Amino acid sequence: MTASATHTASATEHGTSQTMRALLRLRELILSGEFGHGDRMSELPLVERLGVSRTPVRLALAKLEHEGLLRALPGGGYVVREFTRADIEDATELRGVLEGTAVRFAAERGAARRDLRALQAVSDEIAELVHQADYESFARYVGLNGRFHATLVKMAGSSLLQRALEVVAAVPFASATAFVLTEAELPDSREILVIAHSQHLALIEAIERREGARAEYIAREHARLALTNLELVLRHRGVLNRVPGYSMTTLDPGREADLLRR
Amino acid sequence: MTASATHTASATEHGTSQTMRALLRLRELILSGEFGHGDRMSELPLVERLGVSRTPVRLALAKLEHEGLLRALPGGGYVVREFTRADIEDATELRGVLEGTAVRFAAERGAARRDLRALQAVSDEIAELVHQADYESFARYVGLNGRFHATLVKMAGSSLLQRALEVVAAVPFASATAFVLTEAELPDSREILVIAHSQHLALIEAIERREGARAEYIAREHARLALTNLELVLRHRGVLNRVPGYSMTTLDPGREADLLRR
DNA sequence: TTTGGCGATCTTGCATACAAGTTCGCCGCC
DNA sequence: GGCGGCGAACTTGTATGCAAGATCGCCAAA
Repeated sequence: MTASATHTASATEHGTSQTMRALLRLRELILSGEFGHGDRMSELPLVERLGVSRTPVRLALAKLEHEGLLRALPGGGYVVREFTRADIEDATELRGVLEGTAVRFAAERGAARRDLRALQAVSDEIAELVHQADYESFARYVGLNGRFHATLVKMAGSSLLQRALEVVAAVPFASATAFVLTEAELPDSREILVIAHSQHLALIEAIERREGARAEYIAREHARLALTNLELVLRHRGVLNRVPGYSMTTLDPGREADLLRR
Repeated sequence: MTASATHTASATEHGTSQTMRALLRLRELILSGEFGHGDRMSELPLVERLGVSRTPVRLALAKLEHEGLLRALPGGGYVVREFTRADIEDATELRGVLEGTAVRFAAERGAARRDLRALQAVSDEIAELVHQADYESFARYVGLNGRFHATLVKMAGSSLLQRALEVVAAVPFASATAFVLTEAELPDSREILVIAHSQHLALIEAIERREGARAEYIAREHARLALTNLELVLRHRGVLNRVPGYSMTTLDPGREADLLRR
């Protein structure tokens, strides 16, 4: 394999480009905890590991820096970024602000009947789940919740807003469904789903009635639910390290100080 | 120059990397109107034009796509992005939302005395300018206004918020000082500066008193001033095409419809 | 023992050769 | 005359060679 063989010799041709493969694999490696924050991402070891040449590796690294998972060193090269608890809290608050703007736009500009029906349909499905507490239900909830939020952003009709939200969502633990699957094993977790669902219902109503300000502030509060989740998970050590991206954070369940900080 | 000479032969070594030079030059070319929206940015012609090889050109193009000035084609390659009036209005509104969040953070979390003094100092300098209407004053205003806003964002203390604002500010005509220099030649332009200055003063006061909500909404309204500017400039054709990034927009002063749209 | 300088090695930046995919135009056929 | 297919030119994706720069450790001198 060390010969000048072109990429036609690659084993499991996945259909995508080398750069895309490198990007997906690298993101997976980073989020799975294969690298810790501060670790240098040297190109040659990655070439060996990923089985592609330096060019796509370099392009993938550059993209991951844009995404915010890597940080560029002054003298060249990249390291895995570190996320403090303050970063996560800021990102969550910011997500609330942006999602709030999305639903305000949707309310002020008027929602398409079709979109509202889609929201209602997802919401109805969620309604049946929140009264169950098995793992399967939590897993389904993650998917439905994702669809709900994606629909909301789409309804805002602003590609720039969507981009801004993607920037914010890159922060580990700041996404809307970051903890849901982890919570499945914790007590009181079902109640959070009940609250979230009630906020979803209120959001739909506010958008229907074109109550922009109300929609905006419900969405903000809705995002803050993730902070409650964070605290809940932090109180029950042992589950935290299974959340993707944990290795990039400085959240240390061993240090009580972390719970009191800020 | 066609020989295998390395980049040591480059004429005016500017101290920066080839990639950085390509990035700066490309952004300048795009914003100056050298390329129109939809124009394909092929690598080889750019190699010729910029005097660097494909590798830094490619990296610069990727960065410009991330910035939002270019759009990636499905089959590879990039084209200059198009910005509609709706894009500009959304970006401006979004800038208001994000700057509003910045000043809310600054107010809620408490501002450092030093930062408040800096704001006051810049504000005092601006106060003297707004009563003059010469070009020199407008030019100085642009710099001072930039410092004022940069300080506000810094005071929020969130690097993610800063990143999100950079994404939004990449949209041509959406930045805080996009039109100021152009306005200098227009009537009524001085009044806008007076209004902007009064909003600056109110912002400082709100942050000092830790009135987060008030600060947030002043900042939103402050951003909307740019929309007034946009309409003012659109009403006076002939100055519009001197604003950087004009060629990327579909703002056509010839079509009255543009003034009435949305 | 500590510190400063020097050298080797590792790492990235850049250029370029080559290959694959895409697009466009032309020619032949219907 | 129109349409379809084929081929050539162009464009991007990928790999790799080379050189400059950074980093780190080691050795010598104070």
